[in-house]
Amino acid sequence: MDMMVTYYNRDNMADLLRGHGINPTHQRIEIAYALFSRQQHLSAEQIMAAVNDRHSETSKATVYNTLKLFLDKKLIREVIVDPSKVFYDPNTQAHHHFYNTASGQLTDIDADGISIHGLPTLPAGVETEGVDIIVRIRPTA
Amino acid sequence: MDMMVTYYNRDNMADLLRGHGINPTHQRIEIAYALFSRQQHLSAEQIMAAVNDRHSETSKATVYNTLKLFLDKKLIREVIVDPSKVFYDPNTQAHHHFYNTASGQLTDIDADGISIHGLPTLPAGVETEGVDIIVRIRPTA
DNA sequence: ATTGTGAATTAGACACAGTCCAAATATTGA
DNA sequence: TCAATATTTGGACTGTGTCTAATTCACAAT
Repeated sequence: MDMMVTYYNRDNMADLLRGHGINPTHQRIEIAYALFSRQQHLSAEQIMAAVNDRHSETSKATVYNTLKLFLDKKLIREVIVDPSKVFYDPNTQAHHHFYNTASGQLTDIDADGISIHGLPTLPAGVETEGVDIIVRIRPTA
Repeated sequence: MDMMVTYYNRDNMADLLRGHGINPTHQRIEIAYALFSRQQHLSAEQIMAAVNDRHSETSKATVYNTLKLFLDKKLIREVIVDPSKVFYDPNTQAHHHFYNTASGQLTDIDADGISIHGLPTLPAGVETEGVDIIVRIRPTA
């Protein structure tokens, strides 16, 4: 389903977007490129800075609209660990996170080889959307 | 360490606060009572409404100051699952959460009997502060 | 080339959780 | 009682994120 690419440039961003049913506009390509080329967790503010650093101005509204669209089309994920802002994650493969509460640094933990035992059965009428493990860490005292 | 009480009233709130090194003022007792008597996850806004519903006005600044103090003294925990607001949790025993993304409903999962296997070793220079499991659920499609 | 149409983008006002500060009030101890 | 300390407070302020109505864009049809 997903493309297998070893590096990211603005051309294969367009293909990536099309592959997820997203019309590749200039702004969307820049935003996708900011996330995928860095392979990092970025906040909306950081994405806006990254995109506007180059040349073409992209508005705040477009950044938020686009991130919401990407989420909707499952091109990216959101990571909620910081009480004040959401992080956007270009890695949609099953994985978990280390979150350094002192620095705000987020690090991926591959979900391969991780198993959780003993979770109770779900309440009736609901299904699992996803399971997130967040390991909160801090500098050794 | 913690008191063993089967119900909560404003008197044992004072003891609970003292037991955690917190000077029990009127406002702090009301805020603690709002959380512990309900045994639920509440947002700052809900706590303010609960406290001011009764009589004595408590300001927004005091609610936030007090919640921060309670966190600091480990009387309560914060739960970060909603991108727009923090929930405060009077249950400090090890536990995890179901989070219904449609309704916003948070439900405790006792950590007894839950085990996670395969987590990688920590990066150097850091220690674990806590491990949170969030099972995101939604109404069956 | 021009025009029409729907999709996308935009500026800027707005909503709202949470923070900050200096003044006012309450509490404590000598 | 008085002074020193701790707590609370209103209200201005910050920073994310949302909304809307107007503009601009891409592109197909003429």
